[in-house]
Amino acid sequence: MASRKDPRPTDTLLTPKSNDRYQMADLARLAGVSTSTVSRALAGNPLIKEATRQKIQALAQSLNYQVNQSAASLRKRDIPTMGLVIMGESKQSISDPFILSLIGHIADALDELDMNMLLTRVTPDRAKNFAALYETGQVAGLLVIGQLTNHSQLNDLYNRGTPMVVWGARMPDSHYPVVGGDNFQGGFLAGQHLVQAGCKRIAFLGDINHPEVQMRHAGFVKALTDVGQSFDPRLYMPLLFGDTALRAAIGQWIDQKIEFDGVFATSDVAALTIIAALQERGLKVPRDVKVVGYDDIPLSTHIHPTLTSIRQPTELAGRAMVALMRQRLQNADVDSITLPTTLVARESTLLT
Amino acid sequence: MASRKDPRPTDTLLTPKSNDRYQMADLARLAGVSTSTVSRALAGNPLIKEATRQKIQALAQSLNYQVNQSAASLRKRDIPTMGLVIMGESKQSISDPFILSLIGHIADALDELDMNMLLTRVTPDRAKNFAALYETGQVAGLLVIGQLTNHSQLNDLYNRGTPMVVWGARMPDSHYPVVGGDNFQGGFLAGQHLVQAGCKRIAFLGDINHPEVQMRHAGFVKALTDVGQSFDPRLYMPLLFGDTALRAAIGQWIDQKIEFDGVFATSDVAALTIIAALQERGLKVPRDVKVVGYDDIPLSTHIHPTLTSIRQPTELAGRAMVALMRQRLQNADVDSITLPTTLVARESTLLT
DNA sequence: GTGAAAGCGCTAACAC
DNA sequence: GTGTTAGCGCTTTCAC
Repeated sequence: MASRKDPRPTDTLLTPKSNDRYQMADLARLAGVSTSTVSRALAGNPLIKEATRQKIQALAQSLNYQVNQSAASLRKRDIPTMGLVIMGESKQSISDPFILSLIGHIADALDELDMNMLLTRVTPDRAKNFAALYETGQVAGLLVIGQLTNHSQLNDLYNRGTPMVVWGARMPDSHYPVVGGDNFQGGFLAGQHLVQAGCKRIAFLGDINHPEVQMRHAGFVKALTDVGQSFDPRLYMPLLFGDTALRAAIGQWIDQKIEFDGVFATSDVAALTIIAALQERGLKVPRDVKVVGYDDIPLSTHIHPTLTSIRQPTELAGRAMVALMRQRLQNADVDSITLPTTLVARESTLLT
Repeated sequence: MASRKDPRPTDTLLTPKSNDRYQMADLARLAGVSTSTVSRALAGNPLIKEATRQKIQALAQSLNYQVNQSAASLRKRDIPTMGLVIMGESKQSISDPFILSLIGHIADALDELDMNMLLTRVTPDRAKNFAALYETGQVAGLLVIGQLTNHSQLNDLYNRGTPMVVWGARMPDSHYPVVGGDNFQGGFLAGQHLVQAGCKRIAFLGDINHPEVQMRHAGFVKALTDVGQSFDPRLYMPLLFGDTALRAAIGQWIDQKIEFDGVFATSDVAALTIIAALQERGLKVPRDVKVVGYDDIPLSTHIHPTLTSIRQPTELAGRAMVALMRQRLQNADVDSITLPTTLVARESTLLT
């Protein structure tokens, strides 16, 4: 067995599973310099002579040596990792393509800062202390997606000094910085578009206990009242994706002759589901019922009919969250950001 | 400004943004014991008197103190974090619900081991050195999803001693352990089912350069030849999700009168897309064309027609990957695992 | 049952 | 330009 100081086996047998690793002292010895020189060379410190640097870097490369992060973090008091917290009603909710797109863009933005991403999900049933990620020094800060009803918990955390940026809706008493789409505008655009498409009785699909959805509902109702329509509360359905109750509910509307000719769903996934439920009952989209979704997920253009939707700029969103976090980590004051939402018209609301 | 040793402000002003944190020495001082005692008390070491332990734990709680992981890791040579590497053709591919489900279950399994999950994506364009995650000591091992064409790179890594478990297809010369669905069986079941549903000319949708898809294709062709049917290579389409070429291709088949009455798509997302394309051209599913997808994503039951699909057990898969990794980290020998695939019949292949 | 002291692998004064 | 040295915050022998 090789000694700890020399991970390479002393016999001829290949022992790739050795847990020993090279460390700076090894490189220093092999290169005939001190560890300070190795440290500086690998960090690209200009104090080190070019030739020395190259030699050491080549050596490190050939040994697959990489600086131990725990040791470096401890010493530098610098953490190259960001925490990403996904709060969801259930484990399922991580599967919304919109969230995914957001995660992807956050990851891209972090990549550019050479930061890693530690992902954790928080569900109501298993409400783990995600702040521990920060308190244990594993991450430099927390990016939170989906504030849900944890608003006051988030406020507490932020007030306690946790660097934090949240995706969601700005609440009147939020202390923490929020990045979010303009939900009121999104709801308004959806309502306005359905009205202009000739809809007289429009259903609203989404849970207004969720802060973002509440804003969308407000914008949506505004669009109706602006043209003298009113919203029939019987056409409000707090749908969760995957809810089998949906088909039943649609069936009920039809059976009870509660008429409707438009639907605003607060997610594209919900919109797809309702379109299927309508088709099942023999109703045609957009002929009988027009549908507007939310998020503009890629799948929207790959179904039939293609789906009209409210687009949220996920790339901007991801970048903005990371940018705000960066400011916060530099102890700058940080404001919330509201991003514009736009309507993308497709077949599901076409005039027929 | 408070001194580093006492994070709490000495004046009356609340300064939540202080970067100072309590550390063990602080707790030790406040509790009137040594840091060894604090360390042991927090670790639940039975050597410590119950009363002392409780006092110290209460103190830690009240100060939101958590042990610094970098320091603990450095000392204990133990890393509470697992790396999850998503290899994708594009950034998009992280958005496949199947991958997501797998990620979710891996996260669950890691949670049970009190491990965190460091997520990183690797795309061909930005082929970063994901092994660095391990070599820098940031993660205890690497779980890799989507081996793609990086097979030999993975072999090298594993041979070099990197603890690694891969989701995908077992290759003849894989040295690394692989967890995967039984792709041959999956393909066979799909082919058999379509044949039994009366299909005579079945198209195959998926890129056989991908190892998993290749196996599915083999199983699929076997099912056809078993009953004396042959596969018309003109009905092979290496579709990527989001490919706008798809509609064009379908159109071409129809225009050129290349007949087909069944489609086996190697992902549900692809299946949804093709169903939309068929509907657009006025073809009915399942009346004119029957469709089988792959992965059995939740959305499959929420579209119209509901989608027949090959289910892969993602929960088992996630657990298996973590279990294998655990064995590997205990230096046990690790075998690959093939999980059963099953067919879930729904409306898209119903006899009409 | 608790404390003193050494050291995990690295970085950064400070010295030369 | 490079080496020496101290110390990041913790865990764990070893001593009592």
